[in-house]
Formats: sequence, structure tokens, C-alpha cells
Amino acid sequence: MEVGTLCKIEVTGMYPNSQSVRHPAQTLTLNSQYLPPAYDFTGFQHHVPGVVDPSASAWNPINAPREEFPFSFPGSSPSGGQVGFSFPELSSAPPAAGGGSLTPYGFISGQDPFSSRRRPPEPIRHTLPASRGKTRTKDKYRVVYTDHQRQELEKEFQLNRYITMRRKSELSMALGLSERQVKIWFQNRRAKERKMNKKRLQHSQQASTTTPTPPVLHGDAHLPSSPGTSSIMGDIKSEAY
DNA sequence: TTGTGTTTTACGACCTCC
DNA sequence: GGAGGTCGTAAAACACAA
Repeated sequence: MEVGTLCKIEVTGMYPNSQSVRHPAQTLTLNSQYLPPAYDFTGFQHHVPGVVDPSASAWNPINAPREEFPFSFPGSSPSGGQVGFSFPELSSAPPAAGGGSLTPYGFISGQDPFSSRRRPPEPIRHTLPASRGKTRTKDKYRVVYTDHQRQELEKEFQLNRYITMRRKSELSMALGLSERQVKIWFQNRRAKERKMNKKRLQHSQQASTTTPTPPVLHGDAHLPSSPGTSSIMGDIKSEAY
């Protein structure tokens, strides 16, 4: 499969229950004035990428990210795992030439075709609070990733449910995110998939309540195998655990 | 507009593994 | 002990109906 063909897979499905009014590829070029909020990641110090334990061979969710784990989507990669970092928009260095101003993400505002957001640039609201007991590392509670960032993360997710250290490092650099953000994005994305699978399972179970024999589940009940792109998660889990 | 429901970032708690 | 995993949750961002 061409890597580029994956780019539209789930992106418009980020709002599966909202009939996907979002059509980034179509609507995002309308407004190119999005300026990512000021947000520095100096508080995100993390391990040095590239420290890979070569002894980790058997894949499981725990050690897989530390290694180039061999899982891939069917036909996703000729090498069967690690996908060449060949996305043109990623292989070009973010602080590219062109004269745009550099955003805190490392993007050039007004140049990234996906960087335009639905909302106009707005002053940052500092509702965060150290006073609320909740500890958030920065004054902005959370930032909204650009559609470009989401698309690239989603692409990677479609290739590999678990990001390797190397890919995490590459993605973080290419997208101007911290490795921690990439890691957490993948965690959240997997959680989202599990949630969707759970929903699907509940629906299918409701549909089959009239039948006397309940469906047989293999192992983890909240990780059903399901058709489509999400079925791979069940496969992963059944192998991993 | 505004109210409400959903999705998206981000974190803490806790777990396993090395 | 530190890494990343899941799970649950907070709150911002967003979509949409009324």
C-alpha cells in the first residue's frame, strides 16, 4: 500500500459520532492565519532518543516501543514493520525556507497547508491554575494540535499502534512536538480505539441479545476484534497477552 | 447566542518489565 | 528506579441543536 493512501483513513473520522463535519483537507485551506499558542516544552525533558534495548525481541505492549517491533498493517510496509520516513511533508525540515515566522511548534505559520484551524487566533486564556490542585506543567491547559500534526500522527498510528522510540523521536522532530506529546497522543489514540471497539461490541451484543448463546470472547473483553482498521488491536492484544 | 454532548490534550495513579 | 503501558479523569476545544 502506498503510504500516502493512508493519510485520509481516520482523520475525518476523528469525530465518529458527529458525522464528521470536519473535512480538513477541504476546509483547512480557508484560513491560514492560525497561530499556535505560545507553548514551550522546556518542562518536557525526556530521555535521549536512540537508547534502544536490543535484547527486547518478543513483542509486547510494554517493551515494544523500545524496539522496532515487527508489527505492521497488512501491506503497510514492504519491510513489514518499520516504515520509511518518506512523507514528503515530514522529511522536509520544519524550519524550512520560505520566510514564514517560526511558531512554537516549529511550523511556519501560514505555510503549513494543514495548520489553519477552525478558530481564529485568539489570546491565550490562562485558566490554569496551579491553584486548582491539578498540576499542569504549563499555563495553557492543553494545546490543539494542527490538522497536519494529527494527520501525521494518525498515519503513523495506522501503520503501528505502538510507536517505537526511533519513530517517536522522528515524529516529534518533524511535527514540532515533544516526544512526550507523541507518546501521550498514541496512548490516547489507543484508548480511543479501545473505546470505539467497546462501543461496537456493545452494539453487536445488543443486536444478538435475542440469541441464546452469547458470543465467545477471546481474552480481554474490551478488546474485541472488529472489522476494519480497528481489528488489528484485537490481534495485537491476543498476541501480546 | 447558549446549552449540551462529544472529542481532544494532558496528567496522576498504578502496573509491568528490564 | 525509570521507561512505557492502561485506566480514569479534568478541562479546553469543538459540533450542533434549540
